[in-house]
Amino acid sequence: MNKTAMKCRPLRADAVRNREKILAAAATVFARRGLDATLDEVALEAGVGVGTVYRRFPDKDTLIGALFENAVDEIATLALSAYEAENSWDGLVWFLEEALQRQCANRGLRDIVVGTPYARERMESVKCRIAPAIALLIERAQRDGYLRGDVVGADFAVLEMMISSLSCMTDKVSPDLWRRYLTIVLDGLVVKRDKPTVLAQDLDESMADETLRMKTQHFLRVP
Amino acid sequence: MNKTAMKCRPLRADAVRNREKILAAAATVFARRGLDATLDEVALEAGVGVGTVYRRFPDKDTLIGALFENAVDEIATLALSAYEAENSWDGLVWFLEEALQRQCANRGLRDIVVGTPYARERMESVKCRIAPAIALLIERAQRDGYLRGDVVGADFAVLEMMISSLSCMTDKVSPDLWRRYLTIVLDGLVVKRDKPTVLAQDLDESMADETLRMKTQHFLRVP
DNA sequence: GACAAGTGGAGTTACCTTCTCCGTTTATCC
DNA sequence: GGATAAACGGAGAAGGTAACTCCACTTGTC
Repeated sequence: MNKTAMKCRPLRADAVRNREKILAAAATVFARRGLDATLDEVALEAGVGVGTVYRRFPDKDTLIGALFENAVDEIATLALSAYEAENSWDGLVWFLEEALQRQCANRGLRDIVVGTPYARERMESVKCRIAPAIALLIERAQRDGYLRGDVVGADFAVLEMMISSLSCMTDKVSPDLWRRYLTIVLDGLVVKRDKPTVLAQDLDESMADETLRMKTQHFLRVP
Repeated sequence: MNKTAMKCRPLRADAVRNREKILAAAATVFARRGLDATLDEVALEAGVGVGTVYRRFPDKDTLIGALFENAVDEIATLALSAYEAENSWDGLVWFLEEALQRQCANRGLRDIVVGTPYARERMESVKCRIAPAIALLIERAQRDGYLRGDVVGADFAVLEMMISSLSCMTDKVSPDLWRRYLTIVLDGLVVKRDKPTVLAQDLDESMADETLRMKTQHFLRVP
């Protein structure tokens, strides 16, 4: 009697296309400008009217939810994957780098993780899943003698916020600058070291002394 | 003929009192809430009407200027004083701690240093004075073998922004938490060390493991 | 006690964001 | 190819915030 189309007929073909355009545009706009971005901006980017956006997604919150459901989960998963690494320090570094990379490249994601108005409860559940995973990473790295003994799980969350909010200030000018300060922080966390701290994507060239001097000074507009 | 009262007669006594009240209130309000605070809030704190605030200071910008002229200079001066320290590393640490303490305790000052809308040009001149002073500090600390060789002046400005923006997130819950992350950063910057990095005001007790765990977790609202 | 100086705070202006409404366009089905 | 309901666009309503003004009233001063 009732097919799978319980809720009346399916979307018209053009409506489906527009829905995709809206999601893609929203991803772009929120990544670039954070959750403050207007749905008018999303509509513009998508090349549709605001009305169309609001017909597909009843409000801004729903759209944000649809977009970031996965991205946030993904970060929680990273912490678990990091535990697979043979070397516990490498696992920790890898986790921080991966998590930060996502947050620094996506201001909307950062807003959620840091807890801007729109987010809050959205993070609660993730925190609960992520916290134990990080605790494991820390415990192992401390047992292996890599990580300072006085570090606790919440420190990592704080350090992540710290670096991603830094990146918010610098990313217009130099989107990779945060990596430099992550290495400095890591050097402050490590006890013994087999080899110097090097990020997977540490671009020796672009992080070279002279380039950095230019980038940072450009950022600060120091003459 | 014309006395010193070139610009007509002096302020009435009650007006002078109110001017002082306004300045004091503005200092309190901007320190607590940053430069976003309304002049209505300032008026409320001062116990006067908004109209009174606007008669004394033609616009918000002028009031901010009157308040922060000195505070910003002071930070520039700190860098010079730090050069007086016998030990070059201690000088650097002292400078960072003092500068950050001011920024973290005063959100308005931070807004100016970090470059929120209202500030911008206000900082330009200070940067020019502060940059050479920091360069001297760095050069000496590197010559003495304390400071990593790849660090440049702008790094300090970036690290300062990084930590003070962290403190913006945490200061409601735990106004001293930033100190912990400053020590971590310092440990990431140091090469050799005569003694462990300890801040002048490092409160052993309040920064103890258990207290930190509570503070940080409370900040993050992790169950 | 006259009166300019000073005051308070409701109100004006300007702007911004979220979301709605409706006249017009377009896909779909016969 | 024409009828029809779905979808569209975007002006603008609704609701908010912040900077600043204006004027009837109060107060210090000479």
